[in-house]
This record gives sequence, C-alpha cells and structure tokens, in this order.
Amino acid sequence: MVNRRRSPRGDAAPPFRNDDGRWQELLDISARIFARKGYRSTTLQDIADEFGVLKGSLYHYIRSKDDLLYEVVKSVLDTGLRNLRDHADSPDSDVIDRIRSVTRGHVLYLIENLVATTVLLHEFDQLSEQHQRDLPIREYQTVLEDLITGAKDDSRLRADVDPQLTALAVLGATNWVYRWYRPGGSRSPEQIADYFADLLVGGLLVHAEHATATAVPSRTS
Amino acid sequence: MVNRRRSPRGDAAPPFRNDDGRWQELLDISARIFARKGYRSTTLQDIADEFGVLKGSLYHYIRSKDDLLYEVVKSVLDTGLRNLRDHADSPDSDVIDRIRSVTRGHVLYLIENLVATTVLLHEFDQLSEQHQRDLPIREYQTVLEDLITGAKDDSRLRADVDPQLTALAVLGATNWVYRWYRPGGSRSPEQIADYFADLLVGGLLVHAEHATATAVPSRTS
Amino acid sequence: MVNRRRSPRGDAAPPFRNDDGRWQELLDISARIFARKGYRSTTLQDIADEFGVLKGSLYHYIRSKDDLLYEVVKSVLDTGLRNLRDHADSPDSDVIDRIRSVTRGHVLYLIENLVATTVLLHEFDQLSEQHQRDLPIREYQTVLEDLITGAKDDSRLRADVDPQLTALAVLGATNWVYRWYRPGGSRSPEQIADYFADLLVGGLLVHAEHATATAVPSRTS
Amino acid sequence: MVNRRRSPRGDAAPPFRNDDGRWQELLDISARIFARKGYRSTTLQDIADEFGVLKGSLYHYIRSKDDLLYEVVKSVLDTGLRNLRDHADSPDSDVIDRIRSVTRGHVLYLIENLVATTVLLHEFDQLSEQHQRDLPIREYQTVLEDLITGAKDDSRLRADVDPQLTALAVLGATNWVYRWYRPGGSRSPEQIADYFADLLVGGLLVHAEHATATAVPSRTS
DNA sequence: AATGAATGAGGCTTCATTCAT
DNA sequence: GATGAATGAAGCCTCATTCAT
Repeated sequence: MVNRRRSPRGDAAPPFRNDDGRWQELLDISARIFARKGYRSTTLQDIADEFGVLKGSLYHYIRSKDDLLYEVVKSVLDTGLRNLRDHADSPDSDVIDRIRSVTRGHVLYLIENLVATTVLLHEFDQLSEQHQRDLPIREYQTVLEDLITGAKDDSRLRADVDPQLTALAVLGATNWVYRWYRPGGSRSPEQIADYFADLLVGGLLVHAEHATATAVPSRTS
Repeated sequence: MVNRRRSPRGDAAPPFRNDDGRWQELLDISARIFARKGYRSTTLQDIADEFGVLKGSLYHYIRSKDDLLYEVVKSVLDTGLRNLRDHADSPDSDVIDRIRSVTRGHVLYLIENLVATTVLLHEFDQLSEQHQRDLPIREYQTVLEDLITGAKDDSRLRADVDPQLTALAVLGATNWVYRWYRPGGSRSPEQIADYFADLLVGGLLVHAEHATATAVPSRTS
Repeated sequence: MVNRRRSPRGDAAPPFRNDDGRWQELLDISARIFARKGYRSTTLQDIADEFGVLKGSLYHYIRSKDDLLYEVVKSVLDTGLRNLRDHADSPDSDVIDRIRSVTRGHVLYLIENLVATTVLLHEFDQLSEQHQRDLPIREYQTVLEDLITGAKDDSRLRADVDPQLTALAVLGATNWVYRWYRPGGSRSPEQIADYFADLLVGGLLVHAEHATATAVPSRTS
Repeated sequence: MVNRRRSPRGDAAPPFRNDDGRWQELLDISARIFARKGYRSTTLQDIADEFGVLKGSLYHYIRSKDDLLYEVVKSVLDTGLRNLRDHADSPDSDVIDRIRSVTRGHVLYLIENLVATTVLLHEFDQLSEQHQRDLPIREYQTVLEDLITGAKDDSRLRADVDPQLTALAVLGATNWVYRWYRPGGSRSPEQIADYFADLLVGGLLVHAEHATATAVPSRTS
C-alpha cells in the first residue's frame, strides 16, 4: 500500500529508489513476524534472516526497530481508515445500509490485510509515544460513532441506541477477528462479514422487519 | 482468587504458607505491570522494584518469568470460566435470558478483573507452549457456542443463527472492553453490560418484540 | 579519592556497599585504560577483561560508559581544585609565593594523579553535555586569574601583567605535563614543579632580583 | 599546504589531478569535524554529509579513515615545523630574540591553523603506530631544546636554565592555546603571541633589564 | 527470605569498508 | 567519480537467571 520509501538517515530523503520492491518485501516480512511472535519477541535477527541480509544491513532500510513497526502499521491504518470512511460516507445509500456496509467493509478489509492488521491491533501500544500520537487510531471509533449518531433521527433505529457503546461493540466484534480468523477456515470472509453486519443490525431474534432489513445487495449467508 | 502457593523450585513439597498475602501481592503487582507495559516489555526489575525486593529475590516466589505470567493468567481464566458457566447453565431460566446473562456476566467479570483480564487477553500468546496447553482458553468459545447451539430449537431465534460466528462476535465485543474501558468513564459497568446484551439479542433496529426482550432486571439505558 | 558509591539504577541508591574497594578498583582500571587508549577507543570489553568480569557485569557498577568517564574525572577534578585553592588562599604567605606555590602544587598534583588527570584533560569533551556542565572545570582558570588579579597591586609585579593570559599560559605549561611526563624520567616531580614556578616568576634571563625571588623553601634545581 | 594527491588504492601511479581543490576541501572538512567532535567520534558519514557525497564515495579520495587523519595532520605538522625552524635558525638575529621569535611564531602559526593544529595536537595518539612513526612530532621539542641549549653560553641567560624543561614549558603554554583560543576573543593573536614570549623571557616580575628585552618590533601589550 | 554480585546470552545499533553497477 | 546495497565486526546495554552468603 504505502510505497513511499524513507531514507534511513535524516529528513533529506532521496526521493525514490529504483527497487522499492525490496522495501515492500521488508515491510511484509516484518509484519508477518511481528504478527506471529509479537513485536517485542521479534528480533531484528529474525527479520534479517528472512530478508536475507545481516541484521546490521537492515539499517539501510530502517531508522530503528520502533520505526519499522510504525511503517508496518501506518499503511494499514491509513488505508483502513479510508476504507471505513468510504463505506460510511457513501452519500446515496440508506443510513442503515451504510452501517451494515461499514461493518462488512471493515471485516473484509481486516481479513484481506490480516497480517498487518494484527500488528496494528496488537502492537499499537508498543510504539513510541511519539509514533502513537502520529497515528489517528481514535478515528476508527469516531467514524463509527458519527455514522450512528447521524442515524439516530431515523425512526427505524431504537431510541436508546448509544453511538459510543455501539461503535465500541462493533469494533470489538470485528477487530477481534484477527484473533481467530485463519484462511481456509469453514467460513468465507464474506460470510463472516455479512453475518456480523446482520447480527449488529438485527440481533439474534426473529423479527417481522428482518426480511426488509436484510434486503442488501451481495448478502451471502 | 487462586492462592495455592507453589514451591519455587522442584515440584516436590509445595510449602503451603500462611503468609499468602505476599504471594497475592506479587501476582497483583505483576498483573498490573504486565497490563500496562506488556509482558515482554516488563522486566523482573520493574516488578521487584514495586514489590520491594531485589530482582534475584523474586526467585523465592517464582520459578521463572513465564511461570509468573502463567500464574497471573491462570486464576482469572479459571474463575472467569466458572463465571461464564454459571451464567450459561442456570437451569431454571429461559435460554434467551441465559444468552443475555452470559453476555452481561462476562462483561461485568471482565471489568471487575480488568487488570488480570487484560493480561490474559493480550499476553496469552507469550506463554510457553506448555503453559498455553495447560490453560483451557478455548472453553470460553465452547461455552458460548454450546449455549447458542442448544437454543437453536427455540423458535424465537433466527433460523440462520450461526453458533460459532455468534460466539466469536460476542467474545469480540466483550473481550474488546479491556482495550477501552477505564474506571470512572461515563458508562457504568452495568450500563455497558446491559447494552451489549441487548444489542446482541435485539440488534439496532426497532422491533415489536423488543419490549418483551428487554424485560430483564436492572436494565439502565 | 571519591568513594561514594553510586548504585547503577535509579536515584534510590543503597547507601554503602561493604566492598567499596571493588568500585575504586574499577575506577582505577578505567582511568588507566582511558588514559592509554582514549575514551572512545576504549571498549567496555577492555575494562571488563582487566576487571575480571563479563562486560555486562560492569553494569552493576556503572550506569553507562559516559557515566564511568564522569566518575573517573569528577574525583580528580574536585580534589585538584581543592588543592589549587589551598595553595592560592594560604593567607599568611606572600602573594608572589602563592603564585609560585600554586604552580608547584598544580604540577605536583597532576603528576601524582597522572592517570586520572590525563583522562580529565584529554577526554573532558567526550563527556555528555550534562556531565560537562556538572563539572566546574572553568574554575581552574578562575582561581589562577583571581590570584594574579589580586597580586597586581604588588609593586614587584610587572605593570602590564595580564591575569587571563597569564593564567592560560601557566595552565598550558603545567597541564601539558600529562603529555610528556613519565615516571622514572630524568627530572623528579619536584624539579619540574620548581622549575616551572621559577620560570613563570623569573623568566629566562638573569636579573638582579632573581636571588631574592628564589628564596623559597624546598627549591631543588 | 600539502596538496600532493595520493592515489587511493595501491601505491602505484598517483594520478596527479588538477582538481585538487576537491581534495583540499575534503581535508578541510575532515579537519573541522575531527577538531569539533574528536577523531573517534567522527564518522565517515559525518564527513561525507558535509562533503556532499555518499559515505562509500569517500574511498575515491582516501585509503582509510586513519589515512585521512594522517593527511590532515601531516600538512600542519610539516609546515609548522618549517615555521619553527625558520624562526629558530634566523642567523643574523640575537639568540634571545630568536627564542622570543620562535615562541611568537609558534603561537601565531597555531592560531592561523587552529583547526588542523587542534587535530594534530589532540588526535596524534589515535594514528596508527606506523603513521605516528612517519611524523616527526618530536622535532618540535628538539628544535626548541637545541635553540635554548645553543643559547646557554649567553651570559644573559640564567645559569640554571634547563633546555628540556624549558622547551616543554614553552610547548605546553603555546600548544595549549588550541584549548581556549576562539576567533573574536578579547585578545588578538599578536597580543597573545607577544605576551607569551615576554612572559617566557622576562617572567612576571619587574626587572631593570626589562626595557631592553622588550625592544622587539610589533609588541602590543 | 533476602542480598549482591555475577553470568551468559542476546538485543539494538553503529560504522569502516567493499563492490557491482 | 559516484551510487546504493551490503558486509562483518564490534559496541553499548539489557535482562532472566543463578548462587554463595
């Protein structure tokens, strides 16, 4: 996603290197190992081994280990947030559909970027304070809250809907996916995404309105 | 909770001592620091400092750092599971109420034991493989799945309810609480617990049946 | 000299260890190697080897390499300054004698503490800025300047004496000793000290007054 | 000064180039950084940054870092020694005047070449042993000693003058200048040079002969 | 129970140097 | 002449753990 290459030294970054592929490769490898072992339990040796260089050579690409984590995490966060906003802002669609769409979209994005998302969601606290401040992670919640708050006028929504708690519940259910989803499992990403969206909107019980509410394109389950 | 004292070295002759307060104190301190900084970023020095002994002296209480994590995590897991089962098994109550009750109970338990739960949920992977195997963490999911599976006969439940995905959604929404709940926030534990239970059962939309479904004691919102 | 022992961690220093000799030994060894190879060219490995421990074990005694340099240098500086002031302030002696005495005393002190003085004089700039600020190295010059300034009333002194340049000349000639003095050389410390004092006060040329000026106890040359 | 260009690799065929300006520039930059941070604390990266090339490219100019230090230091040493000898040997002038002149000349040279001199005086020990042997640094002392020894016949000189200690005192006072002189200070190079020469010859005290002794051109103080 | 010293392994990072392009 | 990637060695520092007292 992000292929702006940073020079390891100083701010006077040489604009572009010819083989940015190598940088992407490093990010991918790092993300994979961070996701598997955890940031703190990953050594630069681990990464260097897989990258095929000596560990000191990594410093041609990175400024520090913390910085590497930041780069891994920054790209998924940015794109993920854009993804979320795209679904939330879609101006022509019904507000309930947008809530459903945001939920679905978030789950799908998360699964498509499972490795990097895992790192983002699990290792965010390990970033330096400065790097944490540089990342708008609170925006995830805000986007959802705003969407739900904007929907409260809609009479189809329960009157006692709490945008904040709802946002947190949705984020919990969806983010948690990184803890259990494994490719090749019995449920496809789309099944999961749809099911979560339905559950959020309709709950577990049978309702008269349910049929209507689920009249959304591309539903699978 | 669990205050069976283990002997630090060798498996023989656990010296059951009466000053178990010191052992509990160590567990509490460790949990707090693990929760704040993460297991890998916590040093035994950190813990020893707060416990008021020198680093080496900790080995009068623990066998290893990994072991300490295990002890911290074991007690919340055991008690948490018992709590979950108590709510799930309550034989005299309606199955829908039990689903609601499990959800509520889990949230409340989690918040009441926020520190240790945080460690359990965030650092489980850092345990040695052996210790991971010793802990029945999958049971959480199983308890929920079984409860929902058992309720599928009930005609009030949507026919397409997926016990596994539902369990995972509920666990996600509730477990995630450790990531954002802070004492003194604007919502009380009970508000949160009730809201999550209602959301799961009823979804976001207004329904005719809603009035019935919410006939649960102590609802707040 | 300084045997206040610092604990490597935090400010809550355990007051005194029973074997402070080991700490002094470390300071001596460090000073010797710093003097021989230079601070930057000395590795903690070098020091640990001679101290007889693994390099990581040094951190039971020091907080950092920079800190070690500071400790080495702090004691000679403090004592050296006190030495200088003792000679400069001696209230009952003639001002000219005091100038001579300061010069002699400084040379003798420097030779007696050749190793540590070498480190102080050669490696001061390598200290962290904070540590540099903590050391009153400018005081050396000030003590001398003040002494000479105070002597300007005395009619025996040339009218055009410049306290600042004189202080710098004296400090240069004397401090430089660390660059060439080696024990067992052809001149004794006392000879050197006396000669430098005489040269400063009397210059190279024969003078009528010279005989008087050299009427100082313990002259050797 | 010395701008014989050496070939970077192998001793064969030094390619005398006409764009020696670049080589001089490199020497100047290196000297400046060596003087500021110390040889060991200077990285080739530091130098390359200021020189405007990448680190590796420096090896088109130098054989090694040690070699670079050698080149920086060699030129000031050679020229400085020639300067010293010129003042010492001036055949038509009085021997006392020559002593004064050598002192003055050395101070002035040192200040005029402050940066490179600093490196020479402070970093000489960091040179490889071979390079140290290649540089006739002991000659400084020898020139002075010889001059004073040659003057001992002169009845104006004190009978107990010690050529070696005197040479070392003079070199100390003058060389030390690199430790405190900063352009734009309150004393001009000439003032300093004259003052030091006078102090050496005449000392601090008032003497009858003083008037004669100071009959030297361009005296300032 | 506790101390204080030490170990041993390893972690992150730096840096002079090389080399194919 | 210059680049950019890499090497290899080493440097400082950390930390779980051990052990004699």
